[in-house]
Parts: sequence; C-alpha cells; structure tokens
Amino acid sequence: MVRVTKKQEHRLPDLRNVGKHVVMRMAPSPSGPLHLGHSRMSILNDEYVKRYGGDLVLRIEDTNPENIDPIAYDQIPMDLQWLGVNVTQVVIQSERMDIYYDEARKLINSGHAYICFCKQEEFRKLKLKSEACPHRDSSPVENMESFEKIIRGGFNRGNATLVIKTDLNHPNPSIRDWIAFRIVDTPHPRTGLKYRFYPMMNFSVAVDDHLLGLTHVIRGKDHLNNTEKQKYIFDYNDWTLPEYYHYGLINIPDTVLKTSIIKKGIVNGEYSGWDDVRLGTLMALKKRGYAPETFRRYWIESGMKEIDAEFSWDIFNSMNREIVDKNASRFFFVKNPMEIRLNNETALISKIPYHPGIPDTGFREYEIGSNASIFVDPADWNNLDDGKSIRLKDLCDVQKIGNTGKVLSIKPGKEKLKIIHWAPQGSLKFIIFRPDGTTDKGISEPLISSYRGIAQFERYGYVNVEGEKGTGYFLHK
RNA sequence: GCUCCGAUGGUGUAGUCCGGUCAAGCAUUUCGGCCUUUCGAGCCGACGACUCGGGUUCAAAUCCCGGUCGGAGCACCA
Repeated sequence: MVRVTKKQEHRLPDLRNVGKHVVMRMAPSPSGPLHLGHSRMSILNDEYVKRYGGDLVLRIEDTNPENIDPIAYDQIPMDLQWLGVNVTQVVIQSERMDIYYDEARKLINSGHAYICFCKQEEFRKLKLKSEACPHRDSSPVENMESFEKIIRGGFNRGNATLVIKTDLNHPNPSIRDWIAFRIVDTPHPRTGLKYRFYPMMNFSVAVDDHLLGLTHVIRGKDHLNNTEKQKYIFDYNDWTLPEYYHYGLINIPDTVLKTSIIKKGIVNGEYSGWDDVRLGTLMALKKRGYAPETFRRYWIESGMKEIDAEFSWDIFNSMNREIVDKNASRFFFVKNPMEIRLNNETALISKIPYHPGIPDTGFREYEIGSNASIFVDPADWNNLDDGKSIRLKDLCDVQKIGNTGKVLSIKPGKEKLKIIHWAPQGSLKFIIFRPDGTTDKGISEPLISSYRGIAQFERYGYVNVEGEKGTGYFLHK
C-alpha cells in the first residue's frame, strides 16, 4: 500500500460538541498590553471561531483594582486587531458589577453561599482541617442582610467575604468552600469607589461564561483548578457547562514578559516604554518587524496539547523569515566601518539587485570614482591575510595590501573567493537596536535614507528600518 | 506534603482514541555538498527520538500496571 503523503500544514483538532456556531472568549487581565504569551490564546480562540463561525468575546477582567493599568483598555483591542483577531464583542467586567451582585444574591438565597467574617488565617486553617467555619450555617436571611450591608460599605477590607459552599471534604483544599467576593478599598480606575465588594475571578468568570453563552473555553492549564471551582456555580444554577480545553504552559526563553517587571522598568527608565525592543510585548515585536501571520502559524503548529513546552525562537524566526523575506530589500550595512583605498584607474559602477530572488524589484546603483576609498567591516578585512584576495560583492575582486585593495578584476574571477559587503563614500550613519539591549553602529549605503520597513542587511540579518532617521530594529538573522 | 496533569530527536510537532501500513513523518537547529557576487532564498545529504521496567498480544510509540522524571495549582491574583 502506498503511504499517502501527509499534509504539511498543521491543523488544530476539531472541538467537541459544536452546534450551529461557537461562542468563545479571551479574558486578559488589564495589567498591561498583550505579550507573546497572550497571543496564543488569542489566536487559538480566533482560529476556532473562524472555522465554525460564531462570536469571539473580548472580556476585560478588571475586578482587581490593584492590578490594572489603564493603558490596557485601549491597547489590548489594538494588539488584537494587529494580530488579525476578529473580536465581535467587548465586555468589561467592572461595568457588570450589578450583575455579579444579583447572581450572588441568588446563591445566597438558595443557600449555596454565605458571608464569612473569619480572619484570613483562621479561615484557611479550618479549611485545611475540612472543618466548617462558624458562619457557614448562617441562614440565607442573615447572609443577605450582611451582604447588603457590605455593599453599602459597612465593613472594611479583610473583614468579610462571600464564600461559595462546595465540599469540605474535597481532596483539594483550594476547592473546599472558596471565596467569591472580597472587599477592596483601592479606587478602581474606571469606577472609583463606587464598588468595594469585588468578585473574585472564579465567580465573575463562571457568571459571565454562562451569561455570554460561551460554548467552548480554551485557556492555559494553570486554570485547571479554577475550572473545578467554577463548575460549582454552573451546578448550583443548573447551567450548561461549556466545553473546556486547557493547553500546556509555554516557557518563553530570553524574553521579558512579566508586566510587573516591565512596568517597574518603564518607571525607573530602564525601558523606553511598552514597545522597548528588549521586551516580549506585541508592541515591541511589531516594532521589530514580526508579521502577525507568524504568530498564527506558530500557535497553530503548537496546537492545544496539555504538555508543557519550550517556545522556540528559532522556529518562530524561521516562520517569520519566510513571510518577511520576499518584501525585504537588500542593503549593505557596515558595522564599525574602516576605510580602505582601491587602486582602480577608472570609475566602477556597482549595480546590486534589491532582491536577488525577485528580479523585477530593480537595482541600487553606485559609482565608485577612480582611486576611491570605500568602507568595510574590520572583522572581514583584518581577518584576511595580506596578499590574499577577497570579493567585494557586486563591485570587484581585490587583493589585500595593507589597507588598500588592489583591484584584480571587475568581473568576478573563476576562483572561489570569500564575499564581503562594503559601503561607498556618502554612506549614512546607521544604528541598530538589538533585542539584547546592545546597539550596532556603522554606516549604510546612501539609498537606505528613503527606505522604510524590513530590509535584509546582507550578511547581517533582517532589520526593521526607519531610513530617514538612520535607525533600525534588529529582527532576526 | 496534598490534588491534578503530562512524557516522541537539541527544539516544536505528526502518529496514540480504533495495536500491524512507524526499523517512526514534517519543521527547526547543527554539520556537509550543490547553486549563487549575502552567512539570505533554493536544492541534496548527514547526525538525532518513542522516559524506564513489567504485563496483555502473533504483533505495542499506540492497551494495562508500577517506577522515574517533569509541570501546574494549593485558597481574599487573573
């Protein structure tokens, strides 16, 4: 039997129980702009909504006033738009507080939730022993009174919580009677001090997943326990559970992603902003020249397995190179330039294709006068033994004699020579910011001045160029 | 410690549900060759993996049991 060649492209597995359409969501906390890690859940959800049709909800989970950066409300939708993620509905949780209160009242009435006045430590200890706290048996009427009193501001932080009754003998202590609301008196960037009794993520998520009609939930497996907790809310209300998927954690090496670290760095001036090229934010990656399509391809290939994995910049860059290369004009960038003199008697014309693979992109052309001097990278020139020959790409072959190049031939000789790049007189200062925080300074050929976008600096790498400024951001080799 | 989850080359994946077509495919990396006036692209080739031990079976990457290793969560973050 002949083996059928498998399709090269990776395809995400089909979802279970898909009806006419799906409703899915992304639920970032607004602690800052999106980063590389967030792009995974965004792409995954978006892919499925595109496959099956339906809605994709962006739900901003801003129920912890202490962990909000207002920039996120605007930047997250922009990040998603850049990624090509088609959000059909935006929901901001801080605008839904009354909904959460109503759902809480329902659970209090049905005896599934109680107000607890235990100190944090006390409550924890009892739970570990599988013992009920003294407030667990309060009547719904008592609980309701307390609840309304808390909402009106009758208690201070740490003195009261709303707890969901689960199972005190559950093998996992964190799932035993979990806290659904707690008091926070920090002003909220959007609602100020209007509310002080905030739902915990497990409560608001369960309520919203139901009310928004979620059919499928895809998220990281760090939420595995949370899913267990949220199921109680669905049970008590007799709501239909969405299908859950939990993908494994991705370790992204050599990349700063933690918003707390980034924020601190921005404040103390170490980073220039959220788009500092040393960071793993989408803003920074965009600035360096990554294509949105690269993210999509990468995360589709990674799939939804629960296994933890290592993010591979090699593979990511390789995918990006494939996308970006065809539109990347070639230029010469000479790092730490040194001048060498040629002994040509007549002027030389150098005509170099902008893209050797795509002939109709044209040429860049420079005239090198007689006995001209040009610039080369000392790393190339100094490694060449005196008397040896080298090829100046698209210019001529030369023999090294000290710091002069004796022109051997204008047409490339038969001999196989090392080929190096160079820059003519009139080249412009150019500086490249690299993601490791270093910079490469040098010069680039004159025609770079009108170029914008991703260029390939030959033998150096891909760089997102702002020609008129003489700066560029290193993308990858 | 407790609860849950997982294990295919350096990395990422395919195959595992329904055992045989898998002496394991693809991509990436590294190395070599061809081509080429880039160390890019393209082409060819090489290295490199089923965590271990038992069991079931004519047959196991695939099913079962155990060990090991790794990961996540562990309570007023999301």
